[in-house]
Amino acid sequence: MLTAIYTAVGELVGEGADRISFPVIAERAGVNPTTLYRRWDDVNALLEEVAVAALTRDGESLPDTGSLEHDLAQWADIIARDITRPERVRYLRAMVSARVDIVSACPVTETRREQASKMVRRARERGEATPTVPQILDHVIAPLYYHVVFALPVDHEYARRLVHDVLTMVR
Amino acid sequence: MLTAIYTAVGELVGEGADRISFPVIAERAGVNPTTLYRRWDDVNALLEEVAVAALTRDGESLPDTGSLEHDLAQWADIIARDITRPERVRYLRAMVSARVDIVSACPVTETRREQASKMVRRARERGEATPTVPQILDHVIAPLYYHVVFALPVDHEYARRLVHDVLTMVR
DNA sequence: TAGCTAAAGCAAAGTTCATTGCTTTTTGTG
DNA sequence: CACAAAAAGCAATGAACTTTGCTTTAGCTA
Repeated sequence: MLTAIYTAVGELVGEGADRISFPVIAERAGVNPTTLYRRWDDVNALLEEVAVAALTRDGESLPDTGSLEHDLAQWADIIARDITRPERVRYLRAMVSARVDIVSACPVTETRREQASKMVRRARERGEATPTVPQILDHVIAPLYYHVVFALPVDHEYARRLVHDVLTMVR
Repeated sequence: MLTAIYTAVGELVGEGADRISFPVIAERAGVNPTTLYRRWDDVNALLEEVAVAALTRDGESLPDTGSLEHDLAQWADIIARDITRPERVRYLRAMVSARVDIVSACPVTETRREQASKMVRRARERGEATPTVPQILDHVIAPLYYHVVFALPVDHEYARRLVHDVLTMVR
């Protein structure tokens, strides 16, 4: 039931369907539209629910190359490739247009913060000088996501440049 | 005519109207819905047009303090205060959800790029070492907008920190 | 199992949206 | 001024969305 609905939403978002409404989702999921109308306030609410589930599921293993520079480079590249996938873009946009209060406990940012923390901690234990975790979030993560949601180009070179920049902040 | 439409959209967005459709906008503007349907492809297109007009209208005079550090600090602060206003946030969100196609360049970013270019040029003419314009966009503008659209906190201190960070990139 | 409760389905009705052909008004120019 | 082109209004039509009351099914407990 709920799985079928999530799957339907995922498929529609993935296909880039121009029209994602309760009736459309319901038909795809093989359920009655009324069910959706009764459970969620509007389409965005459902969309965001699915988006959070999809965006926080980190199948990615965190890089551990032995140097923060390479860790960050690989990590930024993984993220860049991930969030530029069409369905990820749509999910991110859905999250943005969704309600403010729910997003504020932004699970996506939290995941990134934890990952950055882990890499920085390992680097410091190795005796490396590192930028701070907030710096990494502000100067690597933020520009990547900013580019995606505002439809600006994101590629390998860009991710690499951001990592290079943040590493110059090490004092 | 066109002014009335823009005004109507502005009011609706400002009020946080849950339902912004052509018929609704038309009624508010005192025009016929057909006019809207014929002129714009869909509501998002109109919404983005108004958003761009509102977001790029720079009544702000560009800081010119005699040092890039202070110019950037004031500039970042002006932007931070501006884009955290509720109606600005709504416009930004509207732009994000409207921007489905990767084709067009983001006018908001363009404005910021021009402003950054001007400040950097002046600084270089004074003989100051400066970060690059893309660096300023990536490490000051991007984090600010990212925080706004993902409902993360933005304040004076944050803007100041970003400017400080980007200035450490000067080689 | 019987019975109670919550969830899902069904169907009908109302509302809003979106499209289209045609008429009217405005605008700009010879 | 007059006329042609563009823009806006009007009205009718169909489609899609939303809501609602009621029925049916599923799940759970005594």
